[in-house]
Amino acid sequence: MDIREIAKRARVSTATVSRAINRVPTVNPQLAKRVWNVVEELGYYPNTQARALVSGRSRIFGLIISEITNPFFPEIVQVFERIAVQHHYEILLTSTGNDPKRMETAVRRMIERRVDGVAVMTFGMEEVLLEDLKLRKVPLVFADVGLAGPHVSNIRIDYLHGIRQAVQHLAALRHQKIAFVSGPLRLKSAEARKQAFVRSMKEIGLEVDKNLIVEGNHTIEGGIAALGQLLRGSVRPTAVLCSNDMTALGVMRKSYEDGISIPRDLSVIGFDDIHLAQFVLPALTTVQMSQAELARLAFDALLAEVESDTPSASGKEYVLTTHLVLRESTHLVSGTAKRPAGSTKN
Amino acid sequence: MDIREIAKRARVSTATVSRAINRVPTVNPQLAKRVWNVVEELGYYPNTQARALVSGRSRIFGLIISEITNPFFPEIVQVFERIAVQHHYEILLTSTGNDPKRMETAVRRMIERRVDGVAVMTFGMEEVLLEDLKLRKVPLVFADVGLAGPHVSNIRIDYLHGIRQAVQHLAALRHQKIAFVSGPLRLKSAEARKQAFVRSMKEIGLEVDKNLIVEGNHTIEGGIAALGQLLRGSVRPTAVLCSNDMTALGVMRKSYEDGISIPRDLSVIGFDDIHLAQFVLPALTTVQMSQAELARLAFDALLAEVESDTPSASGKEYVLTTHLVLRESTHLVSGTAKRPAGSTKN
DNA sequence: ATGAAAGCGCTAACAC
DNA sequence: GTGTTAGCGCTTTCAT
Repeated sequence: MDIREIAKRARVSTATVSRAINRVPTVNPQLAKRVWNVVEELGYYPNTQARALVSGRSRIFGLIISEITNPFFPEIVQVFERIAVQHHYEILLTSTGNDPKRMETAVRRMIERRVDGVAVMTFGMEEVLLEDLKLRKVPLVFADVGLAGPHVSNIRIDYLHGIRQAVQHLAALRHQKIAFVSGPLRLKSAEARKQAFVRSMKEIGLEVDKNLIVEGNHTIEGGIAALGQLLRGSVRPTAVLCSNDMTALGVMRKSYEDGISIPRDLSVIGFDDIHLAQFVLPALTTVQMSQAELARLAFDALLAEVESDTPSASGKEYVLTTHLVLRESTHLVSGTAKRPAGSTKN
Repeated sequence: MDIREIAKRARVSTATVSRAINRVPTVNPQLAKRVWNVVEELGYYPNTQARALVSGRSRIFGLIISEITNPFFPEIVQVFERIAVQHHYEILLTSTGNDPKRMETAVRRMIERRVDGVAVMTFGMEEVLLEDLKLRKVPLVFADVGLAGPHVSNIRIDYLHGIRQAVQHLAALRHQKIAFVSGPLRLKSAEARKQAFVRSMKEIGLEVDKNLIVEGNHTIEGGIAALGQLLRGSVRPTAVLCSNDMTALGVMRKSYEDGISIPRDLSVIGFDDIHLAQFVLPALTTVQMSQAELARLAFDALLAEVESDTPSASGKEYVLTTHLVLRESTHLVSGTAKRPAGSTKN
């Protein structure tokens, strides 16, 4: 069943069918009606591939994320998809696991399917691999990486704002031995969060102890390992700030295993504010970076670029800010004084 | 840059380019080499839409899931995607939130994009809405719903096996007041899990108290509400079996808020075994339903259907079994005896 | 083994 | 306002 079939049955030309379906205003309402009747009756749906072929627009946006099993990302995917569908776009999703190989594959897939734009939500992974896309002038939007340029927009994330709030919150609770568990430092975003931490500490005259900064990998397992490392160190932190919520969950888990009570013995702050954060035990105090807003900004940036007439419009720069949300996982450091000596395993 | 461009530069016809690219064995290696050189040099990627148009195959599989923000599903998506890419397929993902409206939209999108098959991982939601797909003879694979038929395969899930293990485990721990928090009962799978619970209880002569069966909605919030309802009831359960892990997390959260200690005061068992389950506090004992295996079965079923030559092959029936994995969230019921009266808020 | 050409389903000139 | 037709980029007969 194709457009010719519809044309025949509605006793009009294929051009008229096309116009009717695309709601071209000049078409006679009578005919349009006739066309739509046949369309409904036969359950006809235009072939998107044919449309794409002739129009040169696939109405597909690529969405590259780090890791779909990190709950931060599904929330992005969800709102990105919702908005995309509203605009009659589909999304080509790919989760790279921060693996350059898979990133390359992803780029190839995007090009083969002729996506109209790509949102790169990997927070700083190997933009070099995206050269191919740039070459083909595919509109791009990055979270948190590099500058905007021709066809490429950038969502700058204000890490400092939220992280400064977190550090000051901890300081207000009289913490001084504050540890930081970073993400994989080859990610620009992980490095940026760490810098924001260091700066926030120095601003208020708190010592930044190198031994209290350890590298995680944005997974629960990484958080567990990181706290293990911290606990083996000579100086024992009273608070831990984490580069993302999954890391914080790992820290919480490891504390539990070692009989360290949160927040009494150790304050923990996460980063991202995944939905789950409010339900863990204790509820996680964390720095929010709105997934919904991020997704919306990314989609809007792409759409703006696609619909812009001025061909060489250089992409825009957007800003997403972060802020602390207080819950149950932090506590006055003096609380440790109440802990009977030897109540933990080390 | 298109196939003609390649043909010109390699001094062959477009047909030869097409053959070379598709590795048709009869083509002269010399020419093939020449073609590939040009292809590499120019970074040429065939246009998938054009291919799809002429071949009648889009190499896209639809994947319909309930809720991408439920961690159970990202794990399915991840392996489904991985396998799909290996087979040069893309995936059209849609998360319906169990909303019939969005299910309808999803079906329309799938048809418009001419997907080669659809995996329906919604566990029992409104198959009626998929009639349109069936009509068009699009291969379908369901988890846990209905029978296999022409072009439709089914992955039957053996809920009873795992749930029986869970109930017997609880019984062995001397629990008798065992509550069950179901999923939304309009989902066939939720109903099936509940039935498996009831049957498992009866099998071993345990009383099934209607007041101890409450309906949740497979979310954390639902779990919180469900335990609230249970706690308000006249008979107090010593163990709760949940229809999925998110519900169990809600039950754990609510227990925490009300000062009920898990597992000492209340044993909790989940269902699904999401990755997170092993890391929550305490680690969740749960019934595993392998996401990886489910995704693989679904993909294989679709692929088998697509590649089958016999046009009216009636789909196959697959089975996925479930089993209990023991962790930290259950305890001997006698533990409650040690709980000082009034140590909880009610 | 290779090439010429038809045609997949649709849109957009262009002609009327 | 509507119809005729070329052509989007590719695959695949059908000749040679």
